[in-house]
Amino acid sequence: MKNQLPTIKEIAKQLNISVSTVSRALHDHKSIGLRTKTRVQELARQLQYEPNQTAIFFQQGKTFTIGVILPELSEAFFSAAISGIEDAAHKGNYTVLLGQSHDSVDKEKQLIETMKKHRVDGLLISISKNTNDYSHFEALRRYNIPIVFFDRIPKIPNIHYVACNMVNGTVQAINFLFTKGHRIIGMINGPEKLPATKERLDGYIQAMTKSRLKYDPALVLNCDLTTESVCAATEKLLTGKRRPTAIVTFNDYVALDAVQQARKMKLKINKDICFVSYANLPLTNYTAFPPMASVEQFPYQQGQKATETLIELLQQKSNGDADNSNATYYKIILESQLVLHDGK
Amino acid sequence: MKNQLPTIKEIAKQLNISVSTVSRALHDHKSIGLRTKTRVQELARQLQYEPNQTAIFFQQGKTFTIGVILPELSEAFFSAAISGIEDAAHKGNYTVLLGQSHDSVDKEKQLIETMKKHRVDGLLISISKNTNDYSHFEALRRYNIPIVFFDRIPKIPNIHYVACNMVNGTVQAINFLFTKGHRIIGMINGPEKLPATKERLDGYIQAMTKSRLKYDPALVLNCDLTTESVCAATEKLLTGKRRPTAIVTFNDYVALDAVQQARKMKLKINKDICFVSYANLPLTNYTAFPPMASVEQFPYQQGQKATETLIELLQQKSNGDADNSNATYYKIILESQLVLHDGK
DNA sequence: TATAGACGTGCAAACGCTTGCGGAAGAACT
DNA sequence: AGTTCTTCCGCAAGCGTTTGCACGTCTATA
Repeated sequence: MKNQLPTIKEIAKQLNISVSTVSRALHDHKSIGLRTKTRVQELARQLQYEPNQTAIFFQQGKTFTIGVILPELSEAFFSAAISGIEDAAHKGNYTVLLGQSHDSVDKEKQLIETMKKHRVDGLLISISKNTNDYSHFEALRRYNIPIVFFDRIPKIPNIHYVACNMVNGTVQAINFLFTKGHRIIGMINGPEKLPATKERLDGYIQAMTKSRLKYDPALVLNCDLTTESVCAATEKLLTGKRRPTAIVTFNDYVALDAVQQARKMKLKINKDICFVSYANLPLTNYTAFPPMASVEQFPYQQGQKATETLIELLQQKSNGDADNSNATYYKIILESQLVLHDGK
Repeated sequence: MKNQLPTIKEIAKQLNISVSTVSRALHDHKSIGLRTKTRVQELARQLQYEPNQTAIFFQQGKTFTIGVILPELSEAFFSAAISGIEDAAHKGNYTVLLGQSHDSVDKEKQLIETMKKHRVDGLLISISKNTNDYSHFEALRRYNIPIVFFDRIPKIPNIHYVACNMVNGTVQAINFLFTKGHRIIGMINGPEKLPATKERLDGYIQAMTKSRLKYDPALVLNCDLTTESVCAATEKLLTGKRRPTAIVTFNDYVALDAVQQARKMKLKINKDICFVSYANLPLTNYTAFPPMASVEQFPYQQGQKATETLIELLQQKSNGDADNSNATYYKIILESQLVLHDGK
C-alpha cells in the first residue's frame, strides 16, 4: 500500500511515450505536438499529478526559498517586518524559511548553517544585538548566496542593506517641538553603543544646532531600556537645572515608562511636559497619555523592500551577471517620518 | 570560473576511492576502516565539504521542513505563537517554512499548494477567519502530510489540534471578581459566530450559575471589535438597569477601548468599575488603567506544543506506524489561566 | 591446509526531473 | 526523384546522495 504520488514516469508509461516528452508537454514546449500535449495534460490532471519540487530544486540547484534570520519574532517591529517579507516573497514566488536568533550569536551562526544546508537562494538578516564578529557572514560569500541586511546592519564593507534613517525623523521631531514653542528639549536615548542610539543623537544635535538652540549634553541621557533606568533618567531630566518641556525618547516603550514617571512627579502630560518617541506601535492609541508623536520606522516596508532587492539580486544572478565582479551594492535608506497622534 | 562546491564525488576522486565509501565514511559507518575514515574526514574538512541537502531531501523524500500557515504575522498572538513554533522546530532539527493567509481563504489555499510543492514534512495551521470550506485540508490526506491545527480549528472530524480552553479561564475570572465582592458582572464578548466567543460565554454562564448569581443575558453584549462598537456596548452596559461593577472583555484591545469609554463617562477605573480581559498583551503593563487581570492564552506554548506533537507524528510515520489506520488523533487542550496585574 | 567468518571496499541502482542532441517521418522545395 | 526543412519525439546523461549487494583480502578456527 505504497500510495505513491504519480510521477512523470507513471504518465509516460500509461501513455506509452517517453518521460522527456511528458516533461516537455507539461511545460508547453513548442516541439511537442498538440495532440500528445493535450493527452499528457489530460492524464496529468486525472492523476492529479504534481511535480516533485524537491527533485526540481535538486536538479536546478535552486530552491526558490529565501532564508530570514531575525532576532525576535515576537517583537512588534520584527513581526511587522516578517509580514512585509512574507508578502513580498510570496509575490515573487519565493517562500520564506524562518529562524530567530534570540539575539544570540551562536544561534545566529547555527541558523546560517541550517540555511546554507537548505540551499536557500538568498538570505535576509537583521543581526543579533551582540554580534561583533562577522566572519560567519563573510563565509557565505564563497557560496554565492546573496545577503540583504535590514534594520540591524553589520559594520562591514561591500554589503547590501536596507535601513531606515533615524536622523531625519529625529530632526523632524525636534522641529515639530520647536514650532510648538519648546526651547528646552531633552532626550532619553538608548544604550550607548547601538548605532540606532547614535543616529538619534546625530539628528538631535543637528536639529538643535539648526534651530539655534545650543546643544546641551546635560539634556541627553542614555538608558538601558529597563523601566528603572528610564524612570531614573526621566527623574534626572525633570529635576535638572534646565528642565525640559519636551522629551524625545528612544522608543514607545521608553516613552510609556517615562510618562508614568512624569505623572508620578505630578506633572501634567502634554501640558507641563510633552513626549515624542519612535516606533509608532499600535498601543500608543490605547494608552491614556500617548506621546504626542512618534517617528515611524516602517518595519513592514523595510521588510518588503529588503525582500524585493534580494529577489532582484537573485534574478541578476540567474541572468549570468554572475560573480559580484561588477558589484554594485545596494544601500537603501528609507526615510523615517514623524507621525502626529491625534491629541484626542 | 564555476567555483562549484565540493561534492562527495570530488573527495572520492582525490582519494581514489569510491563515492559510496566516502559517503559511509562521512557517516561514521562501522564497515569503513579507521584509516580511510580519517582520511576522508580530513579531506572533507580541508575542502569545507558540506552535503547538498537538496540532494538528500530528494533522495530521502523528506525535507525536515514544516510548513506554518497563519492568518497574520504581525498580530501579537501569532507572532508569539510563531516564536514558540520556531523554537520547538529548531530544537527538533526542523526548519520552518512560513506563510500568512491574511485571513483570506484563497491565499490559504495557495499557501497549501506551495507547501505541498515544497514537500514539507508536516503542516501547522491556524485557519483563516473566513474559512468555511475545508476541502483543501482534506485534500492533503492523500499526500500523507500530517497537519496539526492550533488556536483556530476547523470544524471537521479526525484532526489533530492544539487549542486553549477559554472556559476555565473565564470561570477563574468570574470567580476572582466574585471574591473581590462583585455581584453584577457584565461581559463584552466578540462576534457571535466565533467559537472563541462561545467559549467565553459558556465559561461566563457556568461561573455565574455556580456562584448562585443568576445569568442575566442583558449583561452580555456582543461587539465586532471595532472601537465604536466597543464603546457603544460599554455605554449600554454602564447605563443599563442593572449596572455592573465589573466587566469581562473579549480581549485586551477591547478592554482598552472600554476603559476609555468608562473614563469618558467619569467613572473611576478600578473603583467604580473593574475590567478583566483576555490575552495579557505586554501593553497592559504600560497603560495608565490596565485591566485588573487577564486570561492568558499562552500563544507561545500553544505554538510550541503544536510543533512538538507534529514532530512526534512525523516520527511515528517514519517508524512505519504508517497510514492513519490505527489513528489516534491528538486533541490537546491547554488551560487558559487568569493572570493578575499588579495594581500598581 | 582448507574453510568459515570478519572486515573493508566498490558497483550500480535509485530518487524525479530537465535538456542537448540525434533521428524518423512527412512536407515543401528544386 | 532527390534534397532540404520542419515537426515531433526518444535516448541518455546528469544533478549528489544513499544503500543493498557482491567481491575481495585477511585472520582465526577446525
